Amino acid sequence: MDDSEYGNEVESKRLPSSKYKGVVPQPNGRWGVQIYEKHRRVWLGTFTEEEEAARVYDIAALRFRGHNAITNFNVSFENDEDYYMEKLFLSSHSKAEIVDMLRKHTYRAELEERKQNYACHGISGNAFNPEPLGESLVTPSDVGKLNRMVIPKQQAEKHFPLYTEIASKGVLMNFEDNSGKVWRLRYCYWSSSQSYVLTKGWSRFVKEKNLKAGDLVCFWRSNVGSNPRLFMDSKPRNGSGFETMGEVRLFGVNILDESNRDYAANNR
DNA sequence: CGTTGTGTTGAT
DNA sequence: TCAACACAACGG
Repeated sequence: MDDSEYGNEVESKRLPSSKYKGVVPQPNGRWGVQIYEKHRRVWLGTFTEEEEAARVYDIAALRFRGHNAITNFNVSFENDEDYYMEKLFLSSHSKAEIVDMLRKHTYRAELEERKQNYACHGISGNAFNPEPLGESLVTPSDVGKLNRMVIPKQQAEKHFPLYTEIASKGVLMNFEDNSGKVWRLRYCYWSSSQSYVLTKGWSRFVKEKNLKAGDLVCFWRSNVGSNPRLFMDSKPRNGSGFETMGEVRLFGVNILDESNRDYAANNR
């Protein structure tokens, strides 16, 4: 009898080793995950699937040792949007926070939620007051055939910064309008014209809101419950306000309270 | 009670 | 730094 190979299926007391780094067998057949830092072991939880455990180790390795860390699986390539978002997500949380998500099996969900709300986080940790992000005057070309909306540079860089690695490809952002409808728009930087633009999804917005040159589009950020969201809606050119300008329901807060401010004064 | 994950040791 | 092993601590 030679038990040198793997298939030692008889009741051996020996636990089966994992082929994955950071993954250790548990007595009940599940898999534990650990990573070491400064002579200390950091426990990353237990998992039923060996491969899931291996991926958990990979996440921790990226957070603890940077994106050149040795991992079990090769993650997506450098210039990939998802990969970039994940790096952003990792670097914006402490090691303890990441470990906590991994142990509670909530990492994936939280990452996905963060992707959906890109630009909602970060700049302001504002609790519940809507934060105005500015208004953009709709120009003739914005409602023309170019299918894009230029966001004034100063406003863009202040409220919606794009990082160089992702600027050209842009990022998908979700906005809600006053009726609660969600608009999914691509936002990117056009280096040729050195401007920040909303591209994919914009023309649909123009059409449905019946936007004309001279109208305004306003943006704001607020929290619904505890999760931040982005909002946008059109404001018809001044004059007899009709349309949806009455009130904006947002958990009792009337957002557009003082925004009846007349912009035409400085327009002409 | 079953399971987790810590204490510990010995390799690389 | 790492996995292997034993088993105390943990939590439903």
